[in-house]
Amino acid sequence: MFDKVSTDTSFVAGEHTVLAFWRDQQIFDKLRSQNRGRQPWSFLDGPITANNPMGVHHAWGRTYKDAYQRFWAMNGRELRYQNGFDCQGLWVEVEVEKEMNLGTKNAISALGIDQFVYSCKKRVLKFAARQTEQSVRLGYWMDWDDPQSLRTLSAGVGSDKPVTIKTPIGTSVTDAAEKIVAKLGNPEWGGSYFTFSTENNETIWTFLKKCFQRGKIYRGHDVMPWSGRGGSAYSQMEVAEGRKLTTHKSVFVRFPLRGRENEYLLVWTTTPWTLTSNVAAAVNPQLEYVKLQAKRDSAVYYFAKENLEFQRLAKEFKEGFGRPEWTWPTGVPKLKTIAQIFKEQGGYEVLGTLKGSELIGLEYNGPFDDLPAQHQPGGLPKDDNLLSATGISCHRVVDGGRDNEGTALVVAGEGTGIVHIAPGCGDVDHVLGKTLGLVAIAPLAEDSSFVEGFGAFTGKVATDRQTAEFVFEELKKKGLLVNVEEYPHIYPHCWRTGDELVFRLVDEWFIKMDWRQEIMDVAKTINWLPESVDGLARELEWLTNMRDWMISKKRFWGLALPIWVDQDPSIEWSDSNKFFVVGSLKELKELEVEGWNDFDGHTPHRPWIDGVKIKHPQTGKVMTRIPDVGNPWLDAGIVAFSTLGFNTHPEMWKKWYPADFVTECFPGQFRNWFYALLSMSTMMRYEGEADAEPLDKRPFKTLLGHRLVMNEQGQPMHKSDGTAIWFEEAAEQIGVDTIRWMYLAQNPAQDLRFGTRHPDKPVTLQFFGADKPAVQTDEGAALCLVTSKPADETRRQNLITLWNTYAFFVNYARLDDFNPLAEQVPVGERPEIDRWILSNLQSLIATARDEFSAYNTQGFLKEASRFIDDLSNWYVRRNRRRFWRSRDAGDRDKLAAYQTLYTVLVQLCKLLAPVIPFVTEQMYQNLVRKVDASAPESVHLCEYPQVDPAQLDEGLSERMALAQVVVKLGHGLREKANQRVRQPLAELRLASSPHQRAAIMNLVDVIRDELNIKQITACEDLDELVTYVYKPNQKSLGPKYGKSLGAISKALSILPPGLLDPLRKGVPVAVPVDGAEFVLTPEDVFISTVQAADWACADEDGVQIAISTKLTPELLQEGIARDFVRQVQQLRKEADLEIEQRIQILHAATDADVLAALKFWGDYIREETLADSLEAAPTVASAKSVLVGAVEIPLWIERAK
RNA sequence: GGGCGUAUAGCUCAGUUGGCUAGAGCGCAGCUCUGAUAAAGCUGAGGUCCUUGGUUCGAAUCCAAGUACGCCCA
Repeated sequence: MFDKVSTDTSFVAGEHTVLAFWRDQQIFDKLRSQNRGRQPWSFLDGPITANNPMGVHHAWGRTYKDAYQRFWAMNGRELRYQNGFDCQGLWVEVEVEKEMNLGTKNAISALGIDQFVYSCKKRVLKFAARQTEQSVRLGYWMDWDDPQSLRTLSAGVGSDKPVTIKTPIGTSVTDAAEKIVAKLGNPEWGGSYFTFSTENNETIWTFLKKCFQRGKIYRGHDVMPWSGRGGSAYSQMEVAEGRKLTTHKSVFVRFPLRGRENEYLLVWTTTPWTLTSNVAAAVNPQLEYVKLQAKRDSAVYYFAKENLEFQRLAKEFKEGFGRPEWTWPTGVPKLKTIAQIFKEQGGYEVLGTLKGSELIGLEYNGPFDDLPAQHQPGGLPKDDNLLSATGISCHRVVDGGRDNEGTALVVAGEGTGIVHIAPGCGDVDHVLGKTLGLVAIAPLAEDSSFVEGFGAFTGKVATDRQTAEFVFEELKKKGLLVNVEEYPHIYPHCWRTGDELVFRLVDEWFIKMDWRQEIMDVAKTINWLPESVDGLARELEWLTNMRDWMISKKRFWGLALPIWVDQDPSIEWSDSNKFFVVGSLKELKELEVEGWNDFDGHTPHRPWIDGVKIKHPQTGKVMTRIPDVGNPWLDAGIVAFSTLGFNTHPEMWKKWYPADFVTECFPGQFRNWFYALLSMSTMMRYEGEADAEPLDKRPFKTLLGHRLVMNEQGQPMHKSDGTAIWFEEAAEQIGVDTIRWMYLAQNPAQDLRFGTRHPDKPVTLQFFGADKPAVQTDEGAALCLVTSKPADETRRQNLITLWNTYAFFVNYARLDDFNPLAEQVPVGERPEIDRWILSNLQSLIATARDEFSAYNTQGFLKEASRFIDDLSNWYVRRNRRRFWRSRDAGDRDKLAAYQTLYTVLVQLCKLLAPVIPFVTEQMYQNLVRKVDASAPESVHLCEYPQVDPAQLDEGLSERMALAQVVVKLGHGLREKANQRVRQPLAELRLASSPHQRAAIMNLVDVIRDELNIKQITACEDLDELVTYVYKPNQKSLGPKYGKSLGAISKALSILPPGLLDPLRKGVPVAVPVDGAEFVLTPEDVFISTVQAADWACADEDGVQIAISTKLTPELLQEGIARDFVRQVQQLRKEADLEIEQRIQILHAATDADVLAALKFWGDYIREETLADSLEAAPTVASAKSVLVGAVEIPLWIERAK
């Protein structure tokens, strides 16, 4: 028999019980063996960065992953269940730097790259273990490594001492930790993949080799945002994170025009240090320029006319810089106009205007032409293609041109309309310089200091304030300084050190992306979800606009780029004969001439691989590996090959490629993971002339993106201000099932408002598997109160309602010894309401299957919520009496009710198992396993329900909906007539179409009961009780009569009564309007009732009802009896009696009407309240004064002996 | 600066190919119901469907311009 179910719903404790059950009974393993060898469903996991513990925001994507995997597993598919950890890259380096207190790149070199890399590996393994535990708590079923083994490995990295771990598949492995780590996630062991594995790195080599063979790898220069302290270039993403409002000294400077006495270009910049490397000056040919003479020294200046009086930063001065905290800095004066500057210097005179195009070609002298770097042929570093030019020889006015969207680069506004161009110091400058064949002069070393060739500047750091002052002094000496001012602006800073970034020319390695069309063709074969986001369009937009893929980074921890170069510095790196890409470790060993022995036994990482030298297979020259590491998106993008065994297990790869499904949080991923997957797959599958079809190159078939998790106010959650919610805090306070429901019901195209963390309210939590409650996370962060209205609502509306329905069923089934295995009452013989809920169940099953298959859990859960509500608040509510009836073995109606509710609950468990795996497991264990030992051991081992078409009856839903309309109208009428529901009323009359009438009369018991009305009468019409109003149906009349619609509407309201009555019988009526006649058919009008006489009436959906409001003495007496019963029940509830406990009722009523009612309805009262007696007695202290009818009486109960 | 998206009740959001008195949940007020419920039902208050113009018999919906916010790119 079922266990008793408490209605005290603490789901979190239940989740722990279920986790222990799954673990102890190895349910997940049983699921895997059950489906082994069946049709595969391939999921490819986007790796989570194993660098920190999971926050609550990570759980959204992981809930999708788990829910869809569980769904397909219940459909008998074989799955891989491989989680992925992203392990390499700057993210990890940054955390390790913090941990080890290493501020700069030099500090790392001093420590030793090997020690640093060990630390990175340790950290990754440590947090992989942590995230594994957190994921298990979420109910995320994956082929997890034992967290303890991962910790053992973490501790063992860096030592040769062998360690022993247990692999997920159950074998035991003993070796040096590093050697085990290198092989984690391989098919023989199982477990999560780690992007630092040798297999993953080597498969990227395979990819890069293919790129190399197609001539797509090159070494190039680019100007990148650079941090001097970090010694590294930053991506656009990283730059965006570090934008800050700051104040710089900006400068107006003049460039003397060659061959024009005392005439100058007026130039402005906020980065004075870049003037050292000026090469050209750009104008907009269409723009109008002014020729102006300063009175002080009669100098003539050229600059954009509009800028003369332009109020620079006027808007920012008033409104700030676009964020609340970015207000105009105090103490910084409002900026002057250029006119004002000249006025203050003695005044000016405008000599004339000219077009920018007239300036183009003019040559000038640069401000720092005395520096050796300006004289260097080919620029600095030397460009062998431009050896005939120097910085100085390039000094001329050029056309700034337009960007690829057609916007002019040089515009009037903040500056002077003449832009100083330093191709070695600016991104746009660099592109322009390339186009125009200008040399670049790159002044900065890795630490942002000036290199040799810059005279007194050499050694100075570009971002030092003194350097700017030095520039001003030098300019002043040369008579080129016009004005210096404080200039506030948003400037990129290093998000790690807070350093100001500079733009620095770096040499990096790139993949030429001129094969983007191939990738676009592949992107088009993919199903991008959710549709509303139009992921394909976003991806294509990126693919269209992206630049070549920069794959190198001058750091330590990451993919060792397999690029070997000749050591001869005279060699042009862009010549692909002069560098070589190695495609595998095997190839490396074959080409190796030096260093293999030191490398052997290590993973292909820095520093160990750095010493391996090779001989170029053609030239025979000795080559050294470049020290750069790879872009981490290579690591994540290769997983469709590396983790599926492309190089090692071809059969396995064929079985699982392409993945059926991937899902990831999408901001950013269109140019990160999605991009990397698509492009790498396109390259890997490239087959030359007879290239594969785009369809065969796709790495996955369907992609589901989702947005971000926000706090309750819709704002981002930050670790720094204590608003970011730790996973544990949410899991143990809100409950994982609730969280999962919330995530799966959310529209993935919209940010999810999760909840609020209260950093000032600490809590103590019991973690799963821990022996005692915790006050902080493993990392020592405080645990704080988390509240969430959306979660509370989700729990209340869905989980609690479901649970209480379940509790109701179980607790009555126990009293009645209901046996679910007994013979079933044929569904056809069950009452209409039973067939109704069973039919709705079939619809829900169909919806669940359709929506899960379409990767739209939101659509399923919307219907599931509605179903649970129908089940609880309509089916159970309307059928309670069938469960209460006293035991009678021959009561087939009662049996039908039990069987119906049982079926619904069990099926619902299975339907919802992928969504809320814990609650459904608890229910299933009690409902099914308790009574049927032969049933599958877990709800997750069951087959997903199939629709039984025989039970599907859509007509039933419509009929029930009609009954619900009648009930709703009835409740409304009672309210209007001021009659409480306990007061019985004599009659309800209803009129509607014969078809509807019949449907409603089928459910007459339900209606009578719910509305407490003695008699329900169906009538042809209610003409004697009401009058009718006719309103136009614009949707049907509009197309027919168009412009006359207004007149017809007006006419309808003033027609003589009765004229339109035939419409109610389905007969068309001709209506005269403005001399013309229009024929109206029944669907052209809406008919409603307005007036009632002695009855209350209402209508909706073509159903009219009227209820009699007249009360007879008999009805009043019955009302009193019902009140009395209700009050006794309330006392039972207050006394917390078991539902089967019998009682004695005592009262001290004196009112004659009450006494008469108690006498007449005595049997009924005792039966309803399980009372052995109903007696009058002198009142006692414990009696409660209750309202019965219109009078108060003292009432109390006692337990029956 | 360019591109994309969004704007509907106090809050969070639905609103199908343009058509009925613009809806739901939460919140608020009143009433009702309650031998599973932490529920539920009914009624009510609360709307410039961002603004302006256009197309149309008819616009929350389509078009144009503008405003605000968000994202992406520069």
